[in-house]
Amino acid sequence: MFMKIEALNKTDNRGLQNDIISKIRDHINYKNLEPGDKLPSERMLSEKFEVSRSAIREAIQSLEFYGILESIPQSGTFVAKLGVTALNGMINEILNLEEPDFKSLVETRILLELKTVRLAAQRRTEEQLKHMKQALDAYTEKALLGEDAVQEDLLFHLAIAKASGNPSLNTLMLIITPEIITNFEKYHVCGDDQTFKGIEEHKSIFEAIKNKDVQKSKELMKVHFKSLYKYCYNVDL
Amino acid sequence: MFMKIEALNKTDNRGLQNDIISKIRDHINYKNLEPGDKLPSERMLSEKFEVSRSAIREAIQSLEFYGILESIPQSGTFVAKLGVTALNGMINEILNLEEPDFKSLVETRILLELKTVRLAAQRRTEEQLKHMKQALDAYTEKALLGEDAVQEDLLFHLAIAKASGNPSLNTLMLIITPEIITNFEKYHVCGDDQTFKGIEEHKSIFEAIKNKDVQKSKELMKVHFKSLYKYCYNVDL
DNA sequence: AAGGTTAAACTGGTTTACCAGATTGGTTTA
DNA sequence: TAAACCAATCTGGTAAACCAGTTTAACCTT
Repeated sequence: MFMKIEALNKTDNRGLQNDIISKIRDHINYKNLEPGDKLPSERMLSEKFEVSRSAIREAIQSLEFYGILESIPQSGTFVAKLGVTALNGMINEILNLEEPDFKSLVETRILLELKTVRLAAQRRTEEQLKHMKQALDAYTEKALLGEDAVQEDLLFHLAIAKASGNPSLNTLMLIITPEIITNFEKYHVCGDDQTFKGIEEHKSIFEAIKNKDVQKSKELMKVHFKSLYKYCYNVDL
Repeated sequence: MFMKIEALNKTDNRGLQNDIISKIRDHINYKNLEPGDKLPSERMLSEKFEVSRSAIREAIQSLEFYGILESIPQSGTFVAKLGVTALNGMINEILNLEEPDFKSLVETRILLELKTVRLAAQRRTEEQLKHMKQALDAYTEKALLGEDAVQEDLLFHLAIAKASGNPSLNTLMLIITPEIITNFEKYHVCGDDQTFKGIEEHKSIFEAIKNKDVQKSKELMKVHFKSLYKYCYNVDL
């Protein structure tokens, strides 16, 4: 499906897959396929491109993830209701996608979280509040023991994203968070001094969401990330 | 040929896949697999869960996309360097993901674009500027002819995202944009009156990025989306 | 008994064969 | 003539066999 920020970059596969994707694009252009038209069958394509049908299927799945193609069982694979221009542009962008670096991930996460926390403060239900409280308690308990609480930290933030009531934002958060976490672990970003400060910050963020104080929740999250960002890069945000 | 591209049978497939994913999660918990540990082979899992190996592979690919698993050829599938807690939390979130609705997509797009335009104004290279100009010209030309220029509109915005110099943001934009576009087409959101206003707005945004006027670029983008949002929902942003 | 060697087994990936439902075009029927 | 029907065909999906590295462990050598 995606694809895929992480799953694509198996350097082995990516070369071949990108090759197939560009060939599919070329075919669509050559045959002047219009939105909604049917692509040749997987068998035909695999013969035409002289690659295995599996490889074709994989490439199609990637393009399905971006909403460019759609496979319908026992019927065929269809190009989305995008025009040829948009389709070409999108495929080219996808083929030229750079691998996200840690800094851009953090930058994106901060952006997303400043939004999710505001939306959560506006829209959170009682049940979502309860869920956030549980995540907060789990985090606090672990942090107070002096143990590494990166995971519980993450889950608290994901609980906020969930409470934002925006499935799209929630999905994007889920996509980038694991990469952030693994990088955190890799570079040992989080220091012990951050842990205790984190407890207070998390608690205050939770309170702001509970009180539906939109502005305050955002400010607190900003502060929360400010110290983190500074710790990572030795520069102010 | 008027084929309907609707994802109906996906529900069936997704149900099975989610079922397998939760079983994998349960297995990891039951066996107390730690970060970096190896999952049973695909054959074992397919036998254990009584599903086809293809289905297992598909589920694993999904989890790979979210960075939770990693398959290594001729070796095995390994759980990411996330702790058990984070892993459980993430999988549960993934299983409970809601399908994004149009409004949440627009909300997310506005958020992302207000950021990409600011970053583009800061970081754009001359080459990226040239790329944006091309997209802008293509849009203007088509819009002036009174034709539907949704695709060219989209490509201009994607060019901005590219110029933001943030691959992560760029990827997220590519993920949500097609869905937005198809919804636009479906609901016929864009009116003709919007087109000519759009030309001026796009041009002024481009100029702001060219002049590296960060604040102005953001303000202009805000206005650009304001009218759009208002048009969509009959409410102010 | 320890270390090196090798072959059998096990792995994810790939190819091949098969399946059930959708499509299609010719035939039948009103 | 046109609508209805039906079987041959074509489709993506699925299952099973096969492949090429990797891992493992038994075996031989020292």
